[in-house]
Amino acid sequence: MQKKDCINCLNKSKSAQNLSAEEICELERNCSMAFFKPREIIIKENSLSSSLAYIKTGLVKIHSFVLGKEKTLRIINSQTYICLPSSFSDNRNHFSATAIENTEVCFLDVNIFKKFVKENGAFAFDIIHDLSQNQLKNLHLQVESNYKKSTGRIAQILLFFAKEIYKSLEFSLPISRQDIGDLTNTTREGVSRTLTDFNNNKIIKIDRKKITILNEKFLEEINIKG
Amino acid sequence: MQKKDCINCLNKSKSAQNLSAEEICELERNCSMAFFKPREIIIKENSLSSSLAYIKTGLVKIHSFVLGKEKTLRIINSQTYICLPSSFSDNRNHFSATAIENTEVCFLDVNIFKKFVKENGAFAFDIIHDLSQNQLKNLHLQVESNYKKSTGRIAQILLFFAKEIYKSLEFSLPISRQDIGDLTNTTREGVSRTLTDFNNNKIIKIDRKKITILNEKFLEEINIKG
DNA sequence: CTGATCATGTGATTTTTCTCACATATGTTT
DNA sequence: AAACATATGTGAGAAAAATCACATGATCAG
Repeated sequence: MQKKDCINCLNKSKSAQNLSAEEICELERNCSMAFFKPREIIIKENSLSSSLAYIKTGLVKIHSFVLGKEKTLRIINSQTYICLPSSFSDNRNHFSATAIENTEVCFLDVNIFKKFVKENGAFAFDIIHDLSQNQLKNLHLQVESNYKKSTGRIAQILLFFAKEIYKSLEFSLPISRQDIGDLTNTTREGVSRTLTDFNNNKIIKIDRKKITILNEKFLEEINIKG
Repeated sequence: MQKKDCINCLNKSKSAQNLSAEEICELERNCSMAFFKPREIIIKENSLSSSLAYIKTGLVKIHSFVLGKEKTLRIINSQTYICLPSSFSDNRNHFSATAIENTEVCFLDVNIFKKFVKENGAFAFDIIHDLSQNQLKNLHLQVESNYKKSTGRIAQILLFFAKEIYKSLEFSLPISRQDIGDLTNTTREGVSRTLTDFNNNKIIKIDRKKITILNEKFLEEINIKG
């Protein structure tokens, strides 16, 4: 196991900044860290959530397999707790989490975490803030996907990777067309067609996994208008 | 204004049970209650959320109007806080709330509420629990709507009203076909067709607004399988 | 009672998306 | 390099859903 140094960790969560040195040490004594390569499963849906997972570095997808269909709910960036709602409801992981890039995960003791919520108001407040933001983001996505056609939803994913994950108009897609389909409620074929269409119209340039956004403004328009 | 008696209120939230008599009195001094008739707007999206709304009795829909399209996100039953995430993020109401039945709403002071979160760990814990459950419910709905066709989503709404709201196989629909469309990502026409189809197949009986579920098992099957 | 307004039902047509089928990569293992 | 699995592109047809058009029904103010 890797040597831990939580106090000086540069990838601490924002809410952990409300913890005292003492509390962080307590957390450190009750946590473990693990590395995951792309495609490795971090959390399996329906397993017991004995510990809380925090993405220190890397990229993860949250997904669920129901009635023979895979659905990807979200791509989660580093410095985020995953399955927080699962830990605070019935201690069962409701969704799976799989690494899509090299990922470092801290597994924290749920009970210590819960203790901090009860004893440290500022910490609890931050967790609530975090959950609230998440909820709002989800609901806004739901509203948007109401008026968007598949083209718009795919444009959105491309912009999401460019702006929120890689902060660059050129990036290497960490997921397959099938994954994009699972994420946007479409099929592998539909994604393929839309992407080549974008490519033909010089909105993006595709070279294998490498995507370059050539006309961000237009892609933005497709994202918003449908 | 109606006389308040929060301590003896039978419609208190579960989390409020963690508040001391003193705290409840403090809340009482800083809250107001209002009645809303069907179609009256309780909260308007993009307004400032100066207070937190709690549905004491009644039924409410949460909705949003974006780019000329109305989307209903959820039907909210009584004894629920609405716009809790909005209050804990940027103090802006992200969504509208409109009564769909006679509804009593308590407007609580956000700052007092936030103070309790910071000072009363059990209360904070319950709020987190509540937010978590909500989030999970939302995500499950998203997974489900992935493999469901419009027929399945409409069946789901009917079962929702029967089981979660009215606890009866016979009930009066509190919302229009258009509303059901906004809720299920379909059109007014589509809902109409599906409902008459259900009616013709003796799965439900329609008499104006009155719905009777005749074949719950089959409706359940449509709900699950799509 | 009587327009007027809003909600609903229904057919016909168009648009969008899914499904199936198969070709062509690309990557991995032996 | 050959053999295999896996990922991707593309066409054609089927299915689902949206849109348009219009008729009918319900509700409500005056």
